[in-house]
Amino acid sequence: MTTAHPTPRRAGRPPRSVLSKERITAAALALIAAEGYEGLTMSAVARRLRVAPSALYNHAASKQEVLRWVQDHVMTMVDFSAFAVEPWDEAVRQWAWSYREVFARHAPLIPVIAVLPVTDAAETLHMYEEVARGFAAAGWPEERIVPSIVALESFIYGSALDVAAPGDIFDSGALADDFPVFTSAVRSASDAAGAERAADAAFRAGLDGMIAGLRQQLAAHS
Amino acid sequence: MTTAHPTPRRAGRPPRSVLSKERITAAALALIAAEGYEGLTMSAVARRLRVAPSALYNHAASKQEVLRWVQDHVMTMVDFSAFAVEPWDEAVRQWAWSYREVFARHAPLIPVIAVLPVTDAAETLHMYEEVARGFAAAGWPEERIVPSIVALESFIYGSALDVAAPGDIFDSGALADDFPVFTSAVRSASDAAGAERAADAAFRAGLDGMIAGLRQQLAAHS
DNA sequence: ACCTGAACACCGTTCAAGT
DNA sequence: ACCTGAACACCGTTCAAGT
Repeated sequence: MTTAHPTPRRAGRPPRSVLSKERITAAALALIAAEGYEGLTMSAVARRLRVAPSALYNHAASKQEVLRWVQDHVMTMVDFSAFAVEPWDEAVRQWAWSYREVFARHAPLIPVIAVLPVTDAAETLHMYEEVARGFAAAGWPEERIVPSIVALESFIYGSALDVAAPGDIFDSGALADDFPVFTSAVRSASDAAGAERAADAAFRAGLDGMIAGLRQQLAAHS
Repeated sequence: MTTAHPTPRRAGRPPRSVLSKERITAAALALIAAEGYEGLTMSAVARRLRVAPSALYNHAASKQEVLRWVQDHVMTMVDFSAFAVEPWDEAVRQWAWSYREVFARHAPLIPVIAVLPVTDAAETLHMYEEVARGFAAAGWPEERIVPSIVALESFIYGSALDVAAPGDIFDSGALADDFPVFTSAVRSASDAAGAERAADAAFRAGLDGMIAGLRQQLAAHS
């Protein structure tokens, strides 16, 4: 009695439709891996699934919704495991470096995330739950946890965008003579950085600074 | 002898062409003010200047170049005057708040800036020159100035994106029961924030933290 | 319920033709 | 040198028609 009846969809039975949230998300991720975000069009997703573009709209309300699914999956690539084993400072540091690295490769998602309610994004919520748990265990007063996480995330997102910047982004070119202090500081920083990429040096300085500063706020409160 | 000769363009004589970098930039800014960035299309800019869209391409290589011009102008709205009069901590704080406020209203420029070489962006360089001067005057070692500025900017850009976030961005909805620690922390933070917007509370916490942390790094180096 | 095919209302950009 | 008008190669999305 488990077969042959046409329409009724039962729990546990996969839909016979070729399309689904999962398959669309997987196709989008494969496309991004192969061609980057410029290649992510509704037509390209449809082509990969051997379906007409308009068919996608039976499952996703818009391309924006597909991006939301992609974002929630990308969040699973962020490593927050340190919160379970390391002290707060070190856990934040490891989480933040992982978070930045993942979103540097998915920079076009960053403007999307900013406006994106977390509702129904289960993987994203999973990460927040663990991070919040880590903060609480380290003695943070409950009402300071979310603002601190948001501040760290803002820094991480901004830094992820910065990774995409060309190495000579601060080359003042023909106008160098008009801005001597800045021009000299740029050269001095790039000399000092050595092999380390400029974006990495800035991220390290900012992250260490913010962690120290937040810890100081925590100490002042207790 | 100053008239009537057809083609040769002399210094100090404005081109008789209706189009120029300045007029295109002004039209783009007016359009953004009136309709936001969704309204900023090459066609709309052309319409405002009573010209065919293709005419713009005699002056700008691409829409991306127009955005670069807009970005450089928007930078003039950032108030960095405090570096000339206030101590370093306070100057950074005032500059950062102004910077974030300006780019919160121009959020679509943020992904553009990240990849944008500063070459030929005179106004942007002007700001960097004054900020770098302020850092140097406060005793920062030259090679630490640029990484610190970049770190602050990354935080500012990420926070500017966060301003656009809806107030209920952290509403975990139907999944709230699965993520109790985070859900409770979100409520606790919004209760504590009172009238202050969540984004402002996070920015204040992060900025104060980063300033304190950077100052600590500075003290350790001297 | 879900898919196809055609169409719509846009984009940014190119280019021959004019002056 | 600079502008027009037409065209190109796309977008995301809608919708009637089929099964």
